Amino acid sequence: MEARIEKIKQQLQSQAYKLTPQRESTVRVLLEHEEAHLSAEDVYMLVKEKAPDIGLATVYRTLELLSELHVVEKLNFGDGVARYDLRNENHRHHHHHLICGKCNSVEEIMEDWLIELEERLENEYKFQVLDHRLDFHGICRKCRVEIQK
Amino acid sequence: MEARIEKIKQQLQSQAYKLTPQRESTVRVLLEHEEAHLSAEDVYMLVKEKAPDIGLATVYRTLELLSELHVVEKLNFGDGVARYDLRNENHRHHHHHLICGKCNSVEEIMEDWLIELEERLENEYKFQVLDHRLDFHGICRKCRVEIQK
DNA sequence: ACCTATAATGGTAACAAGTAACATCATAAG
DNA sequence: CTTATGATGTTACTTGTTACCATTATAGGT
Repeated sequence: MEARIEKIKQQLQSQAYKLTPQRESTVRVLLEHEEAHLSAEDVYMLVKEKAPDIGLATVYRTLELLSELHVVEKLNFGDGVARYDLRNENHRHHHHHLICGKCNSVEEIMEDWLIELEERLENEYKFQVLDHRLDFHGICRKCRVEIQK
Repeated sequence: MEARIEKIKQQLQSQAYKLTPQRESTVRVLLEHEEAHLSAEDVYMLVKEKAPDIGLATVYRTLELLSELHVVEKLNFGDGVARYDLRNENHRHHHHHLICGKCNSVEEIMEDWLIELEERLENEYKFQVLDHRLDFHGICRKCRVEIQK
């Protein structure tokens, strides 16, 4: 935990940004809720518990900053709210989502299946891939079992 | 053109919806701007040219309706605006996007590269895929040439 | 230590996309 | 020709996010 905070601190400082108490509280919330796909509002509520004086705008600014530094990934599942995920080592930016239309759960697939495709894009389309996003919409295992009952 | 309108009319009627003049104008705009990834506001402006009396809410309602009937596909590129694409035969729902971070252009790739992956999801994860979404973010050929200058 | 420039913050107003409410108009069935 | 229902246009509203601005914290230079 502390090691990861330290690392993020260095990432910030390398771009001349400071790890202020507010930013640290925000990062801690993200660390404590990995894989949770928190919205900005969610993060705000959680940070408020520890640092009640923080302002909503600061949370938005921090998330935006961390997003630019690629510390978090800003996701959008089409429901009108941006969600923010920490990018750790195992779980870089290359993962995919299984979004269930019944229960709205989001499962993550950690493998990166698109390496070959990205090479093809470079060669055939001359498109330089910086990032990608792959979401599958459908029905998850649990809901399929439910339906069969 | 007229044939496609007729087909959409039947799709609507099969669910007891009518192809009102406003809906027809909206569909015509979509037909005339295929591949354009229009936002609701874009559609509204374009429909206004032909049918100045149409209301914004009607356009939203129509796009929503067409989306439910799978006549159009509602897309979200993460910029906070929903975009609407007609689904024609060639161009079902399986296509991918190359989104350029410099010029914000969106190119489409018509091939479906994910058939094998969807089979793996069915088998290994027991996830029933109904739809998917694959976007690549990066720098397009044109902008790469610009940068080299 | 003391200025001073700059960064960061909190509160709030503003914004924009989308939705809900509601009165009016159109239409199809009896 | 009436009546129930569908569809529309206007407008007010909601919600996520950003812009603004006065205040506070911080780091360097003297």
